[in-house]
Amino acid sequence: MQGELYVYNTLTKKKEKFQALTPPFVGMYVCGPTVYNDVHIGNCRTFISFDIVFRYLQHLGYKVRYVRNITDVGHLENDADNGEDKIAKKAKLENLEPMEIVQKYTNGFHDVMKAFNVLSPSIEPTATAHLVEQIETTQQIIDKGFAYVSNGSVYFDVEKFAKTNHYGELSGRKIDELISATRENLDGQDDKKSSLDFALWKQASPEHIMQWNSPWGKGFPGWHLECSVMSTKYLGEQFDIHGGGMDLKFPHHECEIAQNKAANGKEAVKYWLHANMLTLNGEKMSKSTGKFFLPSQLFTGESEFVSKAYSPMTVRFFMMQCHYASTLDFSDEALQAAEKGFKRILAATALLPELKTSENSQVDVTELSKRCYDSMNDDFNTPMVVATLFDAVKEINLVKQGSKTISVEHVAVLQKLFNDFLIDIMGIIPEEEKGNDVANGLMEVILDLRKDAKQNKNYTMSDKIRDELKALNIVIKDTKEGTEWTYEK
RNA sequence: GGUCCUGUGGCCGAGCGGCUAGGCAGAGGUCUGCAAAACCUUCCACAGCGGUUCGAAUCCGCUCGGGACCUCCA
Repeated sequence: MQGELYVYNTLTKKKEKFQALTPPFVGMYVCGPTVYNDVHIGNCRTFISFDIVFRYLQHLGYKVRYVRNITDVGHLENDADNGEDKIAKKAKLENLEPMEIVQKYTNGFHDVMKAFNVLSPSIEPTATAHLVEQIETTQQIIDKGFAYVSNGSVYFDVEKFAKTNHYGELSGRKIDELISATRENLDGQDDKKSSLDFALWKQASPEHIMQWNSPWGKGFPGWHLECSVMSTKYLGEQFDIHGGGMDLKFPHHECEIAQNKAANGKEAVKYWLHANMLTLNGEKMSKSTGKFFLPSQLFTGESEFVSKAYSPMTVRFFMMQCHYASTLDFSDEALQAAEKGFKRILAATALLPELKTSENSQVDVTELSKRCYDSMNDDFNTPMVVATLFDAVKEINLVKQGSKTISVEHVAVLQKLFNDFLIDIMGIIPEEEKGNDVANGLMEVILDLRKDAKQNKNYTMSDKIRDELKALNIVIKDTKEGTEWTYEK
């Protein structure tokens, strides 16, 4: 039933059959956030995408060690020698200790992840907790001859590395073109032999507040290094999956590949997976351009981009309707459409336990299950899973209105289908919006009064009750079985 | 400028050689006191021009849009 999983490997640009290096174990590393300010919805998309990968691999029975780092040092504003560390800069700005910044935004990140029902990774290492390892790896790369010390900093020698290795393989870049393209702008990079070179270790100026001792003097690690070091430490020199946002392909992931290869001579990663960008009016959401918005703005509806509040699960469902490797455009209209569809799915699943069953079943539940697995196996194609779930919704409704029959066994299969794919794999928890006991009791009284009014053909009264409840966001539906009510925000 | 991705109906978004994607919106209908919901039916597509093929949204070429990366970004 489950079939074979195929994943699109951005290194080979092909869909490949997924074969774990050492089954049933899978090692997966995903580049986490730099915690110098709030994560935006675009950031969230990447982590939700890899949450699906994590969940599905586990569903298939793999024992996954999922490492997702927190970058808390070394991420510079730009590549120049005087480039400021993002966290140090923010610390100055907010007048806080750098580690306070780190803590503050790490907490915020975790809160958002929790709201989106993103599972915690197995290990969430930070760069500052792995300085010793980063210094060791830097030394290792120097010893292998692929890095050089210059004025208290250590740089990776890209051109030398490229003579014996394929630098640019992941991002499709050619070393000669890179050299000629960047030769002109060498401003402020005097310590480097080539502008292509990147820092493994950076000398800290005296006023720099984040600095540590090293064999090369006081400094701090380069951004790319932490991922190489921590993935190696927790997943070994070779592991199965490395993920991250598309925008990290170059230079970050390219540098990671080079570092790993230089340090231990091995290709570390078997499958590279890249999640695509979330766009806003067709353009990439980005912290640096200010074109983004925050999850909290979405949940409260306080943004010029949205007309109302959307729940975290609605947003997650919205993202499931698009493949992770395609860009997804964010708009109020699209969110509204997703919200309506999502409610329809929830309404149908709620009907499931109370469906009238028969001996014969006219619902092809095997086909529905198969389609869900086939879709997930085809590079985690959640939009196709969602489409299949909507087909299941249609079947449920047909049974409900008596146009089709279903057996007890098949109801159980459908129940499992929604549990597996909607809840476990896509991570969407049905949001119960049931009132408390008092509210339920009150509603019972009110609906009873309305029922009396209707029986007496006092429609003025029954409509008044309905209209006034509507004004309180309570929606009433008269069905054959009686009157239902829901509270809608 | 270089490298790469992309252009699907009113909107979002799958499909990637032949078979209805799906959701939302629109129209008609069934049901209903009326609504709502649900279901049924229906409308609206593959940027343009060539080529390959028995057959192309799907492959190839060109043209025209849009975007990403080449500085920091998930």
